[in-house]
Amino acid sequence: MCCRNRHGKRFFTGELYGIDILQTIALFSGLSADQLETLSQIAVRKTYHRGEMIFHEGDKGNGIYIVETGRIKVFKLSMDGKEQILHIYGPGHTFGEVPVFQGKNFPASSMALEPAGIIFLPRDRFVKLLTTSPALGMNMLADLSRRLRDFTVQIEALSLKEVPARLAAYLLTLSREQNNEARVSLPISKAQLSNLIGTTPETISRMFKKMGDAGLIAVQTRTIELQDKEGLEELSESGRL
Amino acid sequence: MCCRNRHGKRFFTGELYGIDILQTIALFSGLSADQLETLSQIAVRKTYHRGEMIFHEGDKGNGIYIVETGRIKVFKLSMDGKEQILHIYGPGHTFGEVPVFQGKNFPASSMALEPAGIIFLPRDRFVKLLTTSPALGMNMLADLSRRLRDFTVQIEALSLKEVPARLAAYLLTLSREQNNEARVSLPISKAQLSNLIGTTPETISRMFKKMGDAGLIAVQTRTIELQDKEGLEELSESGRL
DNA sequence: ATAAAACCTTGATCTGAATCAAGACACCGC
DNA sequence: GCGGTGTCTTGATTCAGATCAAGGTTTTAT
Repeated sequence: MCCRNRHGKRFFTGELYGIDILQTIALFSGLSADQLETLSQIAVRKTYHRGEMIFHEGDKGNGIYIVETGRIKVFKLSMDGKEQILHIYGPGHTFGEVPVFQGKNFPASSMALEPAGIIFLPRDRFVKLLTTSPALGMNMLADLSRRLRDFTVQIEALSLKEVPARLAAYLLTLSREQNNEARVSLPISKAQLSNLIGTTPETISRMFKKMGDAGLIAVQTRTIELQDKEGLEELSESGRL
Repeated sequence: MCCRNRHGKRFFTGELYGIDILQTIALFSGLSADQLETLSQIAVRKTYHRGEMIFHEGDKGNGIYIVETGRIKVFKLSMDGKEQILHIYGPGHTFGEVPVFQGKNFPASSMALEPAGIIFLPRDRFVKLLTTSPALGMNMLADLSRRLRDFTVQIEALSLKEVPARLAAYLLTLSREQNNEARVSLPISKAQLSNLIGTTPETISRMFKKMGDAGLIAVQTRTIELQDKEGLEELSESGRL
């Protein structure tokens, strides 16, 4: 299968991949040209269509994944089919490292939320490079630490905050990610959003309505106007709606 | 302040610390005698009494902490004083690394649950050692990865399982930690336990009763006999009580 | 462009667990 | 042993949010 990526460069699905993308990724900042070259030689590209599984909880993990295009989710499923999303990642983010460093298998599953291009770095050769590059090691430690921090926030939200507070916090985070615009566009469906903040689509719908009635936001399908950031801030700090 | 530790060696609170303890810690396995010596030169010991804070959420983190004796909890508090415990650590465990690798400050607070001896490794010198020792780096990555895994389990429990399932899972984990004995002793109070699994003391009390009535366990104050591990296993997999 | 599939809203009802309020128990120093 | 302090239990009540059900809207793939 032969195609061209958005830079017009030719590539082959599942084959070697150029360094032009790799050097834009935070994890690889500070690496020498040599090291980037080495990485490019071990990188493999894969494409996924919307809804396709990237890996399953319990699978053996054989390398790290990097999102080049599209969005993916990392999630857990309960016995009875309920889903909790742990992360949603877009271009430049890495995922799937836990089994690389800890052995064992994936603690969660991963699926493409839209057509996605993923770069894969096989474990053994990545680890070898890691042991020869303190900068890469420190970047990796920083990356895992950021995720630990994110998880503490998520646990706090699930355990100590109510749904309106979690939703308000999510909207404010979105705004921060989108240049602090008062108008934000939801990057995921409301159904996915409900799985991310640990509730149901019905509840999300009702809360949006209530927040609209309270003058905090105005919802237009997938675009939400944050009319009262102050109020949202207060609500996110465990206020009541 | 001068005293003797349990090995009879003399030490000074807040001063240099011997390598005999350090080499028993998983994080430092595979290190050379030289490197252990370096570590011992930067290690500082501190003692805490029951209930004393080790650090507060939002504080600047300037190094990593290792439990030598006693137990500590890492936790978050909500606006209205409710607590969610993120980890409980005992001898040999490390904590407080997130700010070391990510900059910024502690995402959670830490308190001694009993009189505790803690070894502290200041950030700058620890990081310097890290960049010269691939083994230490890999150990650290493995450690953070294990914690990411633990967090995925905790999030799954909070979001996807009900209180009886979480409690059953906790009891089975305890049993595994205590040689798979059918009789386990609670290492923490029931009030702390309720904060760990994300509920209240009242609910814990009721669930213990229900599980007793169902013939799954028998509770004697702080000792619990797991009478039906099969049944507990099933209950922990999201069964209903 | 169109049909099918996913997604979203709204209302009615149900339920697990929190909260509030007292007592009972257990462990501590004296 | 004894009183006191902190921890645990038990019951009554309340509530946030899940679930069930059904109709309407948007998105996606072809």
